[in-house]
Amino acid sequence: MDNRSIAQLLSETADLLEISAGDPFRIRSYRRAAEAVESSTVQLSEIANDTKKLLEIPGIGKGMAANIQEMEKTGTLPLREELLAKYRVSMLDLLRLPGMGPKSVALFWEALQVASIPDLEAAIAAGKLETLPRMGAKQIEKLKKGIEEQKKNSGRFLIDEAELAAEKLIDYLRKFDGIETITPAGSLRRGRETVGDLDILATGPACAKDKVQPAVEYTASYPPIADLIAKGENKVSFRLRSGLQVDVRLLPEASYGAALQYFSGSKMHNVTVRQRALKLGYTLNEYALARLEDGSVVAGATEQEIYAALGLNWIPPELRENNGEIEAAEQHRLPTLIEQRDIRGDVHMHTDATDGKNTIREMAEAAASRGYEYIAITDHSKNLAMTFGLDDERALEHIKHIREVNDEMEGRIRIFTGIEVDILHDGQLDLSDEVLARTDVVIASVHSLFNQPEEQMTERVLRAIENPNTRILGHPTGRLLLRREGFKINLQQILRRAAELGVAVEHNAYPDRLDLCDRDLRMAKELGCKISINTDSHHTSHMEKMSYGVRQLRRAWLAKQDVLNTLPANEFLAALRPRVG
DNA sequence: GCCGTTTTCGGCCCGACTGTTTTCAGTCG
Repeated sequence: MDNRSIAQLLSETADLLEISAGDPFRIRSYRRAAEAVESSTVQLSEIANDTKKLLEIPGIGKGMAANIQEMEKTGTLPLREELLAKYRVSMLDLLRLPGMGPKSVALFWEALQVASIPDLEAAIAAGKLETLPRMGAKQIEKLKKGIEEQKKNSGRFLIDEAELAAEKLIDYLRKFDGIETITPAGSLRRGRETVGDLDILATGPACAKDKVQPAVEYTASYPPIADLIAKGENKVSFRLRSGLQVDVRLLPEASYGAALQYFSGSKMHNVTVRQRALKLGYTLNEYALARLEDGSVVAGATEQEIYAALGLNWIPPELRENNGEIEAAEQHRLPTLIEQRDIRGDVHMHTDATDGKNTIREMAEAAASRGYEYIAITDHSKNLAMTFGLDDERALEHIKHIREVNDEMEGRIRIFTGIEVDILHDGQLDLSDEVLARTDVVIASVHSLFNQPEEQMTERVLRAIENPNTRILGHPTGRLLLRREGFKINLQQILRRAAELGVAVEHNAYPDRLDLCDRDLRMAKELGCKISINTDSHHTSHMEKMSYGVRQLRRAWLAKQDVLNTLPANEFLAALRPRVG
C-alpha cells in the first residue's frame, strides 16, 4: 500500500472518530500520523516490518506502528471497520460541506438517518432540517449553497490562479488610504502547488484597532465578490466568482509579524511553535508573543523577532510544514534555499517544428532577454504524432537548424540541441540511437505511458533510462499532480536507478505540470539524484512561470548546489551522464 | 494515541465569527 493510501485511511478514521465524538486527543493523533505518513519520503510499505524504523517517524507511536502494519497486511484498519459498522463512508462528503462539522453530521444521522449529500438534499427538500436544534433558515440556506458549490468546484486552485486573484485584490486594497502593507499568507505564501483558499493580510494606520471599520467596509465591497461569507471586526471572508474563497484580515502594525506568522501556517507548524512558546513561558497568538505570567508583549511587529525570541532562526515560509524545520532553526542549520536568480538556463523547450508556438530564434531571444545563459531546444519525437513529432530525418535537420540559430545569437545565449523522446511500450525510445547520440540533451519522457499496471510502467521507464543516450528522465510522475489516478509508477525505484546511472531527473516548473511534488523532490535529493528544472515551454511567455518551480524546489529544502540549472552552460552538460561515443 | 528540560502519567494551541442563543456551541483557520 502506498503512503498516500495509508494516510487517507488514517485521516478517514480520524474523521469517523470525530463524528462518533471520540477522544479529541486520540483524533489528533490519527491526523498527525496521517500527515506524517503523507509527507514521509520513505515508502512505509518497505519498512512496515521494521517496528523500530516506524517509531522513528515523529507522530508514530506503538499504536500507530501496529495500525500501519495491520493496513499493510489487510488493507484496512480495525478501528475504521468498527466505526463503519455504525456510520457510512459517504458521511465524509458531508463533512466537507462548509459549515458542517462532526457534530452536525452526527446529529443529522441520529435524528434523520441522513448519511450522504443526496440524503441531505432530500431532507432539506422535505423540510425536515428545521425540526433540528440550531437549524434556522440561514443555516439551511448555507448548506444548500455549499452543496451547489461542491458540485461546481473541485476545491483546490492552482498556485498561479490564486496568485493572479491575490494580485488583483491587493491592487484594490492598496487604493484605500491608510492601508500600506498587504501580503498574501497561507499556503500561497508557503508556495504550495495548490491553494484551498486565499489569505490576505493588510496593515497600516487605517487598520488600527478603533479605526478599522471603514477599511473593513471597503474590503467587503470589492466588486468581484460573488458571495460575502463573513464580516467581522477585522476580518472579511468571501467567495469570488471563480469559487475561490478569500479571507482578508486587517491588523494593527504592532501585530503584523505575529499575524503573518500565524496565518502563514501551516497548521502543524504553528501548533509546534506555540507548544515551544508555552515551554519557554510565553503564549503566542495572532496578535503577539507575550509572557504567560503578566501578559506583557515580547514581540509582534515582525516574524523575525518572534522566531528570535523563541530561540529560532527565521524560517522561510516554504519550509513551515512541521517537517523538521523547527529543530533545524534551533540548531542554526536551516539550508540557504535556492532562489529564482540562481537559475541560469531552461532545458526543455518546444518550437513550431512540433507543438510549440514560436521559432527557435524567438525562444532564444526571449530566454536571452530574461538573462539566461543557455537553453535546450527539445521538440517531440514521432511517436507523439498529434504534435507532428520529429522522425529521424526531421530530427537531424532540426539539430542542424538549432546549431545555425546558436551561431546567429553570437554568444548572447548558448543553445543546446535536444529532443524529447517517447518511451515505447517495450521500453525502447522512438528514435534511432544514431540520431540520439548526436544531440546534447536527450529527455526520455514518460508522458505516453498511461493506464497500465504499475509494475509494467515502472519496468518500461527503467528500461528507457538504461538506454545510454538518455540523459534526462522527463516528466517522471507523468505531469499529473492533479490527475494522478491513471499513472502509477514506483518512483523510488526509478529515482534510485536514475541516481546510479547519473541520469538527471526533470522537475517541471509549469503550474499545472509541477511533476515532482516537494516530497518527491526531497526523496530525489536524498537518493542522490541530479535534479534539472525547466518550464517545458511551448511559448516564449512560459518562461515567466519558472518561479513556481523554484518555489517547489524551496519547499523540498533544495539549495543552489542541488539543482543543475544553477551551473554555467558547460558545467551543466558535463554534469549530465556522459554522452555516448 | 503520542510524548517527555513537568519522562511512563497527565498533559495535549488559540482566537474569531455565525447563528441562534440570551451565554454559547459549532465551525474554521
